[in-house]
Amino acid sequence: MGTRGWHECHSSKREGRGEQISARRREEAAQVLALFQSRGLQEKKLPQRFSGDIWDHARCTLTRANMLTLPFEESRVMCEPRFGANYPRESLPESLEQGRQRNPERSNPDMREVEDDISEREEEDDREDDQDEDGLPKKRGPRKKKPGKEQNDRAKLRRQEANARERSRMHGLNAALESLRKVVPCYSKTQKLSKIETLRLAKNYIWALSETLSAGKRPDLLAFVQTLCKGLSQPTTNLVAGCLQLNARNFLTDHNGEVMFSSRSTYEAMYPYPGSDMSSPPGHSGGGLDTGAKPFRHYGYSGAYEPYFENPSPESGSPHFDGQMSPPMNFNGIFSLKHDEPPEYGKGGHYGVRYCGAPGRAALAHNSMYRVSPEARFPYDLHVRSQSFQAQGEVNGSFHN
DNA sequence: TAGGCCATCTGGTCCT
DNA sequence: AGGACCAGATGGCCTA
Repeated sequence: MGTRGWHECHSSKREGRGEQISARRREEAAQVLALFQSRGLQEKKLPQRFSGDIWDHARCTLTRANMLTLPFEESRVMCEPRFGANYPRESLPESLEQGRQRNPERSNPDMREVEDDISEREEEDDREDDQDEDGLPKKRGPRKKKPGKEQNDRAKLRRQEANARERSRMHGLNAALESLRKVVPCYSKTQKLSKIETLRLAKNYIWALSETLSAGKRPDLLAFVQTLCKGLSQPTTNLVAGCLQLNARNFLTDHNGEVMFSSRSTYEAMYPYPGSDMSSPPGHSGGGLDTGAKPFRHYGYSGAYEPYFENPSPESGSPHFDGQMSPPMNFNGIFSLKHDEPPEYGKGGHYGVRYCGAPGRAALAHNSMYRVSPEARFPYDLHVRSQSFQAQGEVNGSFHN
């Protein structure tokens, strides 16, 4: 780890010997501070790995001086982020020792040299600081014991446990992401969407479904897919288009990666948003996931039109829900996540764009109500259910399958 | 070979 | 004190 040596070198402990710093050393620290400032260098810009006598000298001296012994006002400059105050103030030899244990073959010879130098001076200071100006032994508080082998082993063990927990946590996160991959309209076991693309596509999907629900009309399929692909990378756009058996040439991608269509967005035409960009999912001004996205509109469930789609992925065949996760629903303008619905919830419901040639297409052909305009020449049908939902629960159900 | 993506390790911070 | 969460660093793998 690149910054480790730097961090370790700059972690010093307030307790123990650090309290007694000689005036000479404090003065030395002030000189180094001045040196930094005279060079117009800020601690933030200090190189993580540096060599050279100036830096080594400064670094060692600052460490030895223990910034906390300075009045706060003076030491503030050193206590900015990543430079002292926010770091655990372990004594230098301890941290160095731990660092060596973690990384026995530290490659940076400069750092090793400096550390050795520091150690030598540390010993020297121990001797020097044993006596005060009158040569009398100084009174000291209880000296912090160096960690023994047992403590080091314990620290190691705890670190390993923390690593295992972190691994497990990340695995859980990845599992959740995998679940998400399976419910967005493009799922392939062979060509997985990247994490970021999965999140983007999911966001677009939610947005598109919300728009469909709020509009209470049949969605324009092309615009629906366009919305899905907003902000996605070109490869992912191609992948989604491929999953939907679309020809990616139907899309024009501008230099920002935004998916454009050659004519006015029919989606926009269908769902005019007064004062807002209907065709853009929130957070696409910059082409990525943005945290400052405009909030979802409050939609009222119209009840007049309830499209429900079937999983479009040719590979998956049918929507793959693991029964734990559910797409967000929009009831009376409130988005909610339902996690505990039974797997058979909404049995028989379909959502998604039915892939032509996929099993079951013929079965649904009879109730195919929506066909893409010939100009799009999409080889699939978008199926909508003929009957209206009777209750919100039914709406929910259709999305849960 | 550069760049993207990912897993893992690690230390810091916050919370219980 | 310990766990969860987070972000930086690093190295491996893959692909254009």
